[in-house]
Amino acid sequence: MAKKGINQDIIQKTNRSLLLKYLRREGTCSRVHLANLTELKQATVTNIMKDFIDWEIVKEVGFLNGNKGRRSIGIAVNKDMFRVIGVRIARKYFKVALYDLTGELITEKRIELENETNRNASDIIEMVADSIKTIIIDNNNEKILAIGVALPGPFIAKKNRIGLITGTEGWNNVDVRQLLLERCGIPVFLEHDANAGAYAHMWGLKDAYKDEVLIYVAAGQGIGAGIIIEGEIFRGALGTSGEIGHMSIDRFGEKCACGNQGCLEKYASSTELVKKVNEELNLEVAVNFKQVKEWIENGDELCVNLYKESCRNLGRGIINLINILNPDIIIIGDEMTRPNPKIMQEEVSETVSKGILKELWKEIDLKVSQYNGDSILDGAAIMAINEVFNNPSIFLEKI
Amino acid sequence: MAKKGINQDIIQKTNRSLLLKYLRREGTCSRVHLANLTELKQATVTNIMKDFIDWEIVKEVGFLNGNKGRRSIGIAVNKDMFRVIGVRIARKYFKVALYDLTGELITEKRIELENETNRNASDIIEMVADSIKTIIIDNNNEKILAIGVALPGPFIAKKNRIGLITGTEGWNNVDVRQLLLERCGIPVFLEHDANAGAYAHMWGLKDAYKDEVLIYVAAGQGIGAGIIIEGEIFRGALGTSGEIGHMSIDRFGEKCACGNQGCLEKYASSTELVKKVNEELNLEVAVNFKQVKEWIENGDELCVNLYKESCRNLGRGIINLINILNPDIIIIGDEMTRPNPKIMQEEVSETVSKGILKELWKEIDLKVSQYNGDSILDGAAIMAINEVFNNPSIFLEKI
DNA sequence: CTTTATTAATAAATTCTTTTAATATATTTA
DNA sequence: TAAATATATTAAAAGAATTTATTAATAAAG
Repeated sequence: MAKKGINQDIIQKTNRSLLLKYLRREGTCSRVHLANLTELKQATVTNIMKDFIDWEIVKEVGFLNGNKGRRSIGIAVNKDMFRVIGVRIARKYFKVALYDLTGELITEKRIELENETNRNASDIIEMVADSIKTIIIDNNNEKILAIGVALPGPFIAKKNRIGLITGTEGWNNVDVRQLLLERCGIPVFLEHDANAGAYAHMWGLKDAYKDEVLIYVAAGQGIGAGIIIEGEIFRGALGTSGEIGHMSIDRFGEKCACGNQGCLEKYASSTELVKKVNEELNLEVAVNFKQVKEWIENGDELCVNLYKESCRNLGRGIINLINILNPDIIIIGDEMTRPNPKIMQEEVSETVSKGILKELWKEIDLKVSQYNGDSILDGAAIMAINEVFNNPSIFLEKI
Repeated sequence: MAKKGINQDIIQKTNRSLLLKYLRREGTCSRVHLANLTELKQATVTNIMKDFIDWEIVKEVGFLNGNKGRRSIGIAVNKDMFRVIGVRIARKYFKVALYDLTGELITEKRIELENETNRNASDIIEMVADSIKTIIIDNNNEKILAIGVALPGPFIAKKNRIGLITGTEGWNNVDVRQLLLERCGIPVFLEHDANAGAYAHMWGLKDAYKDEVLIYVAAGQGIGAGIIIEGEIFRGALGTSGEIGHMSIDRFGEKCACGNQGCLEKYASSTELVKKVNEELNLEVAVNFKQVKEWIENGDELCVNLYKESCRNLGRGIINLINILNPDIIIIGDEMTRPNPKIMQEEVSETVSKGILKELWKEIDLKVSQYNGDSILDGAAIMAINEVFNNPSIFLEKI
């Protein structure tokens, strides 16, 4: 979008968003504490919290024990007053889940799409909408403020129209937001899946928000990255940033459908790992990732070696990311970390530490995700919550 | 830096910076015109311009012809009221130049460092300071508001302390800003050279500032990139973003001093091009880039072919940049574009167009710089001007 | 030549922020 | 109990953009 003059709305939006992040992470704390964390003045915190309390999304919860002086009044997100829905649409399944306002998962449903190959995008969206309605009814028609949806990419995100441009057929230029909005009548927010994962990880960090650049690398069937700069998702010109799966690490490498050759996906995705295992074994019936994962877990030499190689290749991609973006934190997640996170951590660290300047390696925080749950699904919901706290109009009508 | 709450200062700083960018680009225009360009209200423009005019950095310049209605009052940057100094420190020379407040070059001096290999950083800074003093005296002691300095990288920029960490010896952890400030007594602003180049190019664009992401690729003896996001330089965690020269495009490629292998610099820098030419010719006395450039200009087949290969390799690096950052604009500049910009444009475009998704290629603006002058030197000065417009305290003391 | 519509710039009042400073409140400690 | 300390709130202030109204200048229409 055009870079235009800015006004006061942006101040408050930023400060509200920041206060929410801290308040949720702290669980229960005092206003003064929030003021210290955000470097806002106490009065500012009081003002914003007064709004939040009016809107019933924050509440006071008794007193906190202090050492000296007046006791603090504990405040916390009023997590059970409203709900949000998180949706993750993947290539072979989708999930719909209910969350409280702190981003805590309440209930989750997963629907397989393996046998639905003849369905087009709007059919699937219909299924998603039905699941949403069901989950709402099953939970006593609780008040839902928003729906956050995570989608696989790459996609063009301009003008709120999301068109998947590779992978699944029939998703080109589909206006997912509009279709879901029509069917559910609740505000819908879309996000690229890796971005959602990155956002969830940022929330989960112990001392988050102090970092300028966080990258979440989703290494699964494909490889994508979510890039967060100063607490905000970085999307690039068309919303396709973070397509690191199609970054080349080998100029003489294998051709890829994207036109490039030597794409990282060809060397570090689970799809390719499984392919290589099958090539080596040459069995009658090809094995799948689940099987390969088991073999790696059991220490099968061939599989472990191929896995290690994939990890090292991923490391080579991460070296490039570091040189270009100089992030504070890189978190590796998704399918490829699951067979053996320890090996992944070791191989990637080994590769990266050798491939970048010592001064950079000393400062960077590179780790395999230890996220408990589905960060992409959670991230979709969390982004919706963030929108809610910033756009009171969304739910003011509902009160 | 920590992500903290924000306040009104940021609003005005942003709006001032934006108005400056547009006003300088328009040359002379009306307040209404600026209001339209920035989407600020007329009254806001009037207010900010009133300040600028008070501080004598903007002036009214008669009337403009309109079609109907009241004539506009022309306003323009009061370019000759003050001056700024731009400095570019390169590995084998440095330049010091005087600029007016629109960023127009007035006079420039270049000092070679080829025979100064025994000098350390502070000696060189001493030389720079002397040149600055001389240029000021030679120009009737005009009022200098600030000094902008562009330096080669990579460097750690935290805490204003710039330490060059590769290349030239003796530059580790040198506080260039402080040293220059002590010697000149004028505010000093530092920037990585590729970032300065990017900034100058942004200023030079005809319809600039509407783009979210601009990347300037400085392909010279080394290869660096300046990344601009929403009109601001993106520096990353430590200030080393844009080190694309050490992005690997060949996982089996040649070892590099940085620890990585297959670094882009080994395939697309002028240093390597010259090396390859020398390897092929195996002459008694090795040729330098100037000679190679001449041969390319004259269409020597060997040199042209090697040059084309370098361009294609650069294209492969740019493909990676696009996949990761999804920029609106990429501008290629510096030494490597000079032998034959047309070939560079063709080879890079050819390579990139084949290596990214059609949907992305359609939207991206990829071009060889046609910048007239030294964008890195200019950029250093321009950034200083930007600081001046945002920090009136800098020069208010001088009035 | 006068009127009208149009455009530009400014001024005053308004609104919406955060911040400052003062005040009230509550708790510990001496 | 008094003093010190810490938290929270309130009212006023400060600073920003915006809205509304006003003044001014010009071209076009009649």
